[in-house]
Amino acid sequence: MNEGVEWAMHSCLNLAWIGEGGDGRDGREGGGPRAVTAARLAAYHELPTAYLNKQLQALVRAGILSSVSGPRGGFRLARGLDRITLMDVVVAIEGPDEAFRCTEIIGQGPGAVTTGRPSAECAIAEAMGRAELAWRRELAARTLADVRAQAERQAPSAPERIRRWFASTA
Amino acid sequence: MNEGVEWAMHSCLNLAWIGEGGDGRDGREGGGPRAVTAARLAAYHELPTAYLNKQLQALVRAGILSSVSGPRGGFRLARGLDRITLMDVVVAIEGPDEAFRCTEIIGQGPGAVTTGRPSAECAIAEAMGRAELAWRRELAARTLADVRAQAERQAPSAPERIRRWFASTA
DNA sequence: GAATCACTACTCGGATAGGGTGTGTCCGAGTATACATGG
DNA sequence: CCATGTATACTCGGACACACCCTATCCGAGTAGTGATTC
Repeated sequence: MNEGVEWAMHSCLNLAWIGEGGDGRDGREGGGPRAVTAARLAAYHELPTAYLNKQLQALVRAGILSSVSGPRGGFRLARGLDRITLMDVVVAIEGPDEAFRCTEIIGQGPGAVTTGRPSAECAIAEAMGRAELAWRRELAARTLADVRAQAERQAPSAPERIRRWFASTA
Repeated sequence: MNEGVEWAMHSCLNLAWIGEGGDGRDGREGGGPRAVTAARLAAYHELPTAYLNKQLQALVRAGILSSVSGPRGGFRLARGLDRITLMDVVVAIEGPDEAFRCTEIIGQGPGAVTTGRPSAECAIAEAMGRAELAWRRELAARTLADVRAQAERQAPSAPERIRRWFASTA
């Protein structure tokens, strides 16, 4: 799996924590002055700046983030964390294609069955699809808000620490 | 996902159907004379022979198939389909690594937390791992015997047709 | 003093190279068969 | 006729190229701020 998924999720969480900072804005839409640049988000985890920028662009295309160019520009959450599922992020980065793609080999070669809709007869694709559906359901059921709550439960000091770091070195 | 997974599963099912053929052997261990070559398994679905051979080797290493070299050689099921889960095949081909690997970026950079076991604190990795676990559970719960039963339910004529084809053109 | 305008600096956005993992192919190691040979 | 040894053909097994996608990077488009200029 593309590791940009992990970066994107961390960045979204960081954006949420930063957005709750001093000015009272919550980091969501509405012209809040605190748009965070890709460079700072990358610096926090020592990631390649330009590449993270590319991933964030994908999130913008998916409507998860909103971006603004120019000075004072950067990225902002387009909606609350409770409206962003892990599935949304994965689809935004990895694309909508499912991992197991049935190449319909059952419909090729001497053993071909020409009676329409061959995919419906492929029990293998059906079983693999069922497993992947379970994976997708699990991801779609969990929002970034849930993950954030879990993270704060495990490390209550993290939000304040992150806010501090992003506030300093302005 | 590696598409060799699909090939491997189809080949296993074909081996099982062929094994139940005329001589009364069930295709499992025990010196049954009907070992099927990679070339014939590949020809049935018009797949590249050498590459399918490579995948079948992986199944042998995983103990799913048993191989025999030389004339009259080929591949045979090492155990019954009811003892082969979809997870076994996936692991044999794809390897045991999980798709989402946590690169521990939370432990890098200025925001690093040096209090031991950082992975335990990564709520993202925990959530992704939970989803992947659901996927693995689903695959581990379904055996190739289940898939075969489903396939025969959808296309009752398939086993006989496959047996015929592999018996002919000897 | 206030408004206007050009300039500058900064950020995203998409287009452009490099590396690693699948994808596909090839030739050698090993063996059961068939045959020639000798008893 | 039967046993033995040898040659042979066939199959798996691992080593060798090719291609595609992920990774990483760079430069251009667009914009908010800044300062000078003018009324």
